[in-house]
Amino acid sequence: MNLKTLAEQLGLSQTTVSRALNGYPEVSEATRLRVEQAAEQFGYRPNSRAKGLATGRAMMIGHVIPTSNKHEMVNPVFGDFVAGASEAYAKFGYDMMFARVRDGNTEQAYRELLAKRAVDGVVLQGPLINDSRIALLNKMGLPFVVHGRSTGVSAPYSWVDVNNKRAFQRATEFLIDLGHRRIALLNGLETMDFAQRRRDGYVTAMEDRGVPVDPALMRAQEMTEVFGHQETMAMLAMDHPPTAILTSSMITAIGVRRAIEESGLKMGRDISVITHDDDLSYLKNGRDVPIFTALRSSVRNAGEIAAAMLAELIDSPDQPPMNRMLEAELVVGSSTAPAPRD
Amino acid sequence: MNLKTLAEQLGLSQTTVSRALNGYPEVSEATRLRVEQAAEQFGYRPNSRAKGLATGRAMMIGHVIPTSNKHEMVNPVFGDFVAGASEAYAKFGYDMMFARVRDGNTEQAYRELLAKRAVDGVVLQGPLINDSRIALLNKMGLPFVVHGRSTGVSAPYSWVDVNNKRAFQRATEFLIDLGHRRIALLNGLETMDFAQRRRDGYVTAMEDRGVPVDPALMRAQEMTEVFGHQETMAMLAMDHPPTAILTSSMITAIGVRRAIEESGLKMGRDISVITHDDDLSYLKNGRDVPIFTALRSSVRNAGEIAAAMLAELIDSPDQPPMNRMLEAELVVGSSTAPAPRD
DNA sequence: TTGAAAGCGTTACCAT
DNA sequence: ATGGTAACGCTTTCAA
Repeated sequence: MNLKTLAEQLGLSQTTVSRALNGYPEVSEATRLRVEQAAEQFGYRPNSRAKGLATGRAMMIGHVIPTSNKHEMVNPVFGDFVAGASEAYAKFGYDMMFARVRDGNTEQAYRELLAKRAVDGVVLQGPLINDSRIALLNKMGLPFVVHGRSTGVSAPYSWVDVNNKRAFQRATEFLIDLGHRRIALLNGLETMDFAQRRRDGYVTAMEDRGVPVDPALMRAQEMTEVFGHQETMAMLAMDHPPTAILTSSMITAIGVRRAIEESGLKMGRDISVITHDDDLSYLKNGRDVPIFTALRSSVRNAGEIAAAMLAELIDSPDQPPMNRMLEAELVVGSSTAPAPRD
Repeated sequence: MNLKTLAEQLGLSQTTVSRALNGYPEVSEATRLRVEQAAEQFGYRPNSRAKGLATGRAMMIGHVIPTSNKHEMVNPVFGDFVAGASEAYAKFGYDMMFARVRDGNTEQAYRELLAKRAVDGVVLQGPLINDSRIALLNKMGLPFVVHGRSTGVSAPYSWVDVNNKRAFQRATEFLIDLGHRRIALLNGLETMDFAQRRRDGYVTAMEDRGVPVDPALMRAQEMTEVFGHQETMAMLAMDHPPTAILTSSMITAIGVRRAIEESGLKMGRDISVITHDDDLSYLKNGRDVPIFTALRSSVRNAGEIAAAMLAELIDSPDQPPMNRMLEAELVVGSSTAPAPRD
């Protein structure tokens, strides 16, 4: 069913039917009602490609997802961000498309999206330190919102971010206050902006409290299970192994925990683990909880906010950039993060 | 830059330029080269909406993702499936769009996708037992591939699935052979087809080996951390707690492990845990490994295969349905899955 | 309040 | 081997 046949059915012109369906004021209430009912009855939906061609709007948002060529896996929180975003898109009538990029040349991906007129705007995922894509998107005039920020970029841009520095600073302080001094940091790749901020929070806490920072306890890689497992094994074999491990991703944490099990150590007695990226809201019921922070749910939230921002930016492109910082929730307790044994 | 201005630049007609760019044979090599170079130079890409309108092909695949209204989180393996699929789509020139559906009325989502002519085909995610969407899609004539299968649907359809029954059967047998008799199953929602198959594998193994099946040890819910934590706590409080837990999702397993830690039990001594959905390939290096099976990586693989199937189905719609079963890899060892202590 | 017709950027048919 | 033109399904301008 297309507009033409629908109009014929109704004995009206395409123009009138189109106007009725798109809420133009100059059509009589009677015909509007008649048209709407007929459209409903025939299950008419405007052809999105034709509509896009006529209006110059794709009603589509692009998400470009860089995946490393080494590890093909996708960060699980990605799904949560998308879930949040799609919620907001639905509200504004947008659809959502994805372009995955193998080895990281995402610039080209944005260029093509724009050249093909496939999208009205994009979300920039996984910003690096001093990310050149931001300047590129600004130059192209393609509306965008960054999920995260990019240290070193001076031009203004819209972003939604979680306060990574603060979350890691607080977690580190928490461990130090319990008496830990040898605290390991298993961080994400430090070319990623979020990883840099997390490291920053960790280092700041250590220095503030006068605890020496040992480079041997700071390791950064893609956040896989393998990484968590391997580095934990290596650190446990050191002369002075860490008494606590602060890890950047729930996936890495799985590897960490496996390594601890394998080594015959007991979690919470021999060693403490704090995991970021994890939803522990269910552990908050008044009793001591294992720990910790920052939450898949807040990522979902970020997705929703980013999408809403983008919708606004598309409607009025000359608006100044919008920013929004979300605080990670820190859930603390002592059952698996006790003081070190001696 | 559009076709018209590109043609003007070249002093050729739109027709010729279009033909040159789309690999039609009736254009001379000389002009083809000239056209291609100019297109490259000007960064010309055909407007995807115009092209779609003219060809009747959207060059777009739809993925409809049902998320529960209770837990807004998205299953992490979803990202892996998508990563695999996008790889294949790229090869065939398709883009990929998403429609998330809140409370599970995905039928309407498919209807709209087709009515809007937004997609050339869809991937059906998360099939239920006797899933009505399969009949619907067949009736609509929209090409589709199911990720998973649907017990009770008799009409033929294309699918890619992991052998869930076999994976859980083997894992259960493995535990039984170690001497376990009280083995808990933390399953996904049993309206989901995959959960039914996993349960089936578990029960089959128990019955084959003559081990009584205790309904109190079989629990099924959405695969959250909360679920894993809560049910593990409950079962550990039983008069005869399980000596091993078989769990359906790596997320659930996190909750399980937390509950075990909280209870002061030692993993691998007091209790054993086997996790599905987990990538443990890194643990296979000849030594005893914690365990187990089935792999985010095989989900990624499934995505790639499903996408390729779909591309073929779209090209020749009268083809008979294609099916593909993937075997989950079972990685076994004894370090955290020893015999029960007495 | 309604309708005719041009236009969006392609492809594909029919000529030449 | 190349070009003119209709057609894809919609919105929007202009007229009535």
